[in-house]
Amino acid sequence: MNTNVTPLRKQNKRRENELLILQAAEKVFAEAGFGGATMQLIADVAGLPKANVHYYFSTKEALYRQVVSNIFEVWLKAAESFEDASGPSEGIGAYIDAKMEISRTHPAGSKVWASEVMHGAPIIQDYLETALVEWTNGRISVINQWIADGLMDPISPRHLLYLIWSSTQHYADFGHQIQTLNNSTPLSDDDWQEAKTAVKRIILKGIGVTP
Amino acid sequence: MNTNVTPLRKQNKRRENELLILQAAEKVFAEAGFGGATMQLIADVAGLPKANVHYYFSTKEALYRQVVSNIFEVWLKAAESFEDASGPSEGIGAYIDAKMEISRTHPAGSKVWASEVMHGAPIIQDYLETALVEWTNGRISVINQWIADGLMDPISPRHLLYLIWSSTQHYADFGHQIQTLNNSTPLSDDDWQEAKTAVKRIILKGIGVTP
DNA sequence: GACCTTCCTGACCAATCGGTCAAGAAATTT
DNA sequence: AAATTTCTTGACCGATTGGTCAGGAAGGTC
Repeated sequence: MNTNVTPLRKQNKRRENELLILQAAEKVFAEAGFGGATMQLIADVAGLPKANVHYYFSTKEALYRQVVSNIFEVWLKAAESFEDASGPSEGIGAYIDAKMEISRTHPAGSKVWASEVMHGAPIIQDYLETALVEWTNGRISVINQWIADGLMDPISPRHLLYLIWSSTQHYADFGHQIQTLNNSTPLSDDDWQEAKTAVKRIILKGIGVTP
Repeated sequence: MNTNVTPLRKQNKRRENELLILQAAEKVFAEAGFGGATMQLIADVAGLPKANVHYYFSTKEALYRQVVSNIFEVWLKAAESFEDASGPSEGIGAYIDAKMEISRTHPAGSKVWASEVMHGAPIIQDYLETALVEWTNGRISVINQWIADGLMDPISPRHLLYLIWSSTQHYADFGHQIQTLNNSTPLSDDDWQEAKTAVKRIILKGIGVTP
């Protein structure tokens, strides 16, 4: 279903179709996992013949890799809230907010990432070992400085990060379970607000930070 | 690899082989997901011909269902720590301990469960709607009573439970990522102790409970 | 030892998978 | 408008999949 409102011609055709396929692929990979996803289904969701998908992405793995790579970008960008913060209340609070927002607006991406890591990260192990390790160590330094400055309790920064990641991503990865426990109804705006507030309140108070 | 130390004959042969297959299946499903797992691989891991696996479990889905069902049992059993507690410090503390222990000793099961829920729980939706809803509502009542008794802060019990689930299961589901961030080394006993302590400390303090 | 039930397994099958390819349609360049 | 490049697609392929089945082995009962 291509919306030919502005038929950006020529060069942009490639980008247009690649985007179409990537969006379809993210959705299908999230719903079925790498093994369960089929190129045929991705093509159907994208509204293209399968052979056309293969024209843009030679293999299933190449397509998958691009999807995971894009997710990782979004993931890292959300972390910038951490950087410009004056202290843990602002920094960690904003980070939790940002990650909750991603879980709400980008649940498929979160699921693909979770699925990939859960299965041993066979495709993107290099991302983990380089970019993620680097980012994590940087954040640990910041938190340790906050602790040294007496701005928060002496919590293990590493496990604090895991707690933030897990609690926020849970609302995306286990969204189906949460919805089932919510009378099989999607979370409302108020529900999301309550979730955000609860997570932030518990974690911030839990590490000895007063807002 | 059948250890024929005590060749329990006849009737127990069925149980023996079913257990062998279920263990292999849990491992393979955890590593590859439902779609990625193959009956051939499960059979190989179990050390049996594929046709023999099909003798005990007629379809892949039936086998998978049994695996998830077993996990759910373990999962519910860990929750008994909640019941006999006198207050949130003991109850929630013990529950976190129990769930962390499961993440450590039963990571494959946790992954299968996570994978199933993440993909929309196509096989075990009925479990979610009945047993899980029931269990959750019961726990929410207990927590609300604790709040009414002034034993903890007025936190949304629902989101507190999600926080406990996510933070503890994270150590199983994202174990590979955690290991990569731990110099690609499995967590030591001390690491696990530190994780347990950190999670418990942050959550208990975060909800206004003093140990 | 004849009979019956349970268990075991190699060989096989239809369906589906990821991926290929040739032939042509569209779009750009010359 | 010819030539060239890029895009599109139905038909097809070998490999693998979940699942079947017939025929035999093993164990228990009478």
